Amino acid sequence: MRLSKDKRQHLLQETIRKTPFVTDEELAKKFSVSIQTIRLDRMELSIPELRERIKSVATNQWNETVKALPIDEVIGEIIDLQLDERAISILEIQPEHVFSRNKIARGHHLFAQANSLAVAVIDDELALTVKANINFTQQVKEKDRVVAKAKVIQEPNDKGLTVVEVKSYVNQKKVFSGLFTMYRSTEYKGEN
Amino acid sequence: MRLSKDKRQHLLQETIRKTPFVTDEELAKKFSVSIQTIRLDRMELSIPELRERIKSVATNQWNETVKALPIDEVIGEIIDLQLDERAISILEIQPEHVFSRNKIARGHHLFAQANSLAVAVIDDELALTVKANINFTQQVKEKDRVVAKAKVIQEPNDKGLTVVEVKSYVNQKKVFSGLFTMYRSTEYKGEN
DNA sequence: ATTATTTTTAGTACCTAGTCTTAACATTAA
DNA sequence: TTAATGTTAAGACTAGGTACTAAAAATAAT
Repeated sequence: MRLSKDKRQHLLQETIRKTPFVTDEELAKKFSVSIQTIRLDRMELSIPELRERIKSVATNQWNETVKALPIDEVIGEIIDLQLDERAISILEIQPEHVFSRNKIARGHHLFAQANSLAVAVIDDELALTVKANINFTQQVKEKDRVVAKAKVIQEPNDKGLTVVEVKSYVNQKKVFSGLFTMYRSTEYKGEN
Repeated sequence: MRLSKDKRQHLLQETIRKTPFVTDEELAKKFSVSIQTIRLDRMELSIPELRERIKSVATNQWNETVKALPIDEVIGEIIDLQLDERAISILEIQPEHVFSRNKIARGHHLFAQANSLAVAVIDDELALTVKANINFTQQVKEKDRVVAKAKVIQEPNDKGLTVVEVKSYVNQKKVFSGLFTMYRSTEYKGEN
């Protein structure tokens, strides 16, 4: 049974909204009208052609993935920070953090979170990692929320070195630990 | 100046990975070759045509097709690889790798390069970092080319653990060194 | 230097999924 | 019946390709 123009156009709009990758030919068959009718309908409804629709879907998603590229100064979100004492950050493991094969987080992301937290906790303009001793104690999977806790465990000495201990957890289970020896540019003099 | 076929194809792949919406015509102009050459290149590299690329971006399959070829799996460019023996990669420090204040490379990028090289040198489907002992011996600045050299220094034992030593250099000067204890899924049996 | 091989360019026919235009029908309403 | 609206068809054109054949140009091998 053939639909009225009104109903057909309404359904057409709905169909394309739901399945934007449908061709005019498929729509023509679906509504038992000619391709030309579908094209007139699209024109009246200002619905772009298939390729344009695909492209717009692609660019929307592309923009999002491209936007997600710039690297932050701190990996993960800092939720607590007591300069020269302790700091906590949370990193939620996203698809881009894991091996595609097995969804296990790549080690350097855990390291990056811990390292940047160690940098952040140092109350200095310039803090650099000199040495690190780290352990990956458990695999971290996609969607895990990694809580990294940094603790300054040694008062800065005259050489400008500070030791920061970072332990990372997923659901209270330790997944990573590291001892970071940090260099600070200006020696610690207790000023602000 | 015209590039060699090798370099052109390498750059082509990189260009399409970065800007998948580029047409053959634009690529032909960019590399000063004919459209046919671009098409032969794409064929040899198994890169699908523009519309298929757009479609795959739209359906979010892009990561599986071209983007995540070998490039994103390894930080830096691998220039030598002898499985279970040694590997070398080069990472050029870009603005996104450095602290904005002082243009010094953030430690985790050097770690990422070394760690992913350690993963790559292991001849196994699944290689994970269990432990790492690392040293940052010199500051690395923007535009530095960091050459990381990995060496498997211990034959895999029955626990599925392998130790990889990675040393990174800028202009022959050591900037980073690390000892990575790697876990491999299947025990090494000397086959193949 | 002269083959041989690889690489590049050119040209043709064909494809999809459209566009835009004109024209012929079909259906419905006054 | 005529006019308006709706539908279908036909033709010419487009982008961005594929697939194939063939020739020219550059490079390597003997």
